[in-house]
Amino acid sequence: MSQSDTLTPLIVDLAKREKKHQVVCEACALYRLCLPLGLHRDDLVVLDQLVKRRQSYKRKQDLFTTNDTFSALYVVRSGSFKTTISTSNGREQVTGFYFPGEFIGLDAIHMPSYQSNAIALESSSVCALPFDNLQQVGERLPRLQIQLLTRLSRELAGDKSFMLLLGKKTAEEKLATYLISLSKRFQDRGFSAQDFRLTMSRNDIANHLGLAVETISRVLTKFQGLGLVVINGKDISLKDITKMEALCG
Amino acid sequence: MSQSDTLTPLIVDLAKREKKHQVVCEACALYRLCLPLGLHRDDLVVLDQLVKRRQSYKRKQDLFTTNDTFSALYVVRSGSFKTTISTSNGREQVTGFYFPGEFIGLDAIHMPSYQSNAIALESSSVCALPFDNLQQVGERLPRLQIQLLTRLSRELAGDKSFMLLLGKKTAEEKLATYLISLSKRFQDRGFSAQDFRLTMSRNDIANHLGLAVETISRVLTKFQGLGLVVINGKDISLKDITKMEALCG
DNA sequence: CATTTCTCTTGATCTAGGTCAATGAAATTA
DNA sequence: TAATTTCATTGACCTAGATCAAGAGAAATG
Repeated sequence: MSQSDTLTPLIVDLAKREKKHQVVCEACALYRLCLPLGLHRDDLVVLDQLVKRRQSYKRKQDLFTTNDTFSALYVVRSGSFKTTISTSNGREQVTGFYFPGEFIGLDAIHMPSYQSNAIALESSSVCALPFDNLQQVGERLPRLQIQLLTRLSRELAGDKSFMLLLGKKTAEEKLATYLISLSKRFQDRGFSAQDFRLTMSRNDIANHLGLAVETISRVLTKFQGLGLVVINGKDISLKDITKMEALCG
Repeated sequence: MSQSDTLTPLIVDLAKREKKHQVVCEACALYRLCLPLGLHRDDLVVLDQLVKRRQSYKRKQDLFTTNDTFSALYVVRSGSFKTTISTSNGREQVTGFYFPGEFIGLDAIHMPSYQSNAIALESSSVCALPFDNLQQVGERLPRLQIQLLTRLSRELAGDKSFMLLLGKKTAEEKLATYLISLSKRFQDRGFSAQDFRLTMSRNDIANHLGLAVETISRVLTKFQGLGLVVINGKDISLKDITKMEALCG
């Protein structure tokens, strides 16, 4: 519905571009960060036709939910998402936050259905890479597979170091590590490493880091007292990144 | 050195088998659990030649260490391994335990060097899948790549639910979840789901679960008091798996 | 634009599990 | 097989961070 609305003009646009030997992905602002990087021109044309662009989601809207049929991988185009999983008795863990150029759904590739919930934190959009036939796509685009393997591996490595955070770090170290990680990711995306907006709630941050909301508040207040950050609601400014890095443990 | 010692006769063996259109992997006891599953006959012959078999490691010996050049993925053939990562100031997190048929090193695929340390918990052996040219291997064996993608995705999903454990579960739930997870893995490997040996130390378990050794001891003692388990040093017997599953939260 | 509902902050109190200490049991080494 | 070292268990005590409570902003909703 909202999907086909936004998609129709793009398919036309896509056809036009192809005549001119242009490729939509090449024109995308995320090109440098996204999947196509490293693909050859021919591959890119194929990829370009596979991808469903610019599906929009508003704040709190689900991209997918645990047990939904696995149909596609998603790349964030704009905005941000969180993913969560739950215990049978209802406790929930925020397993990650996702920003433009990052993949959502990689943990479901082998499965008939998604393994987590993905929810928009603000008005956001994604590109969908349909995966009804992984085998076929893979044989057609081996380099795409290598890209996926790389992405998956990188996320795995990230999750391993997140285990170190959850298992071994103090509240202050956890929050410092989290802020530095956000800062780096924003910088990679061409935004300020110093000033950014926390699109997720304090509750989401707390949950993700294995802490209580109150602890997040207290530590942020403490960091502000130390002159490490200036906080204004959801906006944060890192005043001494070096010192903050030293606090990561 | 010890590697080529054990390898030489196997290469001869390999050549012999190939003349008879046999493939070493097919004869392996782990065949059902391991990588080749889903590969076609032709692929299997190629894979078979790539794999370096039966490298042996003794207790506490490193398979690799953080920053070693990434050269191969490993599949456990026998025994068991743990992987760890560390903070700059020396705190260590056990990020996983690996049993026969499981992959080690998947988090390093995109990297020039390994991202963690892998250490044998007992006398163990592995098959190595050299990865000096992922691109080339991938184009030659697209189905192998799909297998890898699947493995990686599965490990990622496992790590996400481990985050739930680390972030949201109590000491009892953590240990119950861990024991049930081991039980399932042993069962998948054709061993008893009820009686098995904890090849890792209490310290390793505690570290992995984000707890203190003393807590592991206390909870195990409590579980034994409840008649849920019988413990004899490193041997454990799950006396009521259903009840234990209910404790996982 | 008023109201209801979330979200954030701060303070007071509590507790799960950590730390410290001592002892015993295994395993390793000599 | 004794000696040394490492590993596991148990008890006593302590603390980081959770929980509870209350109020103040924001922001969604009618």
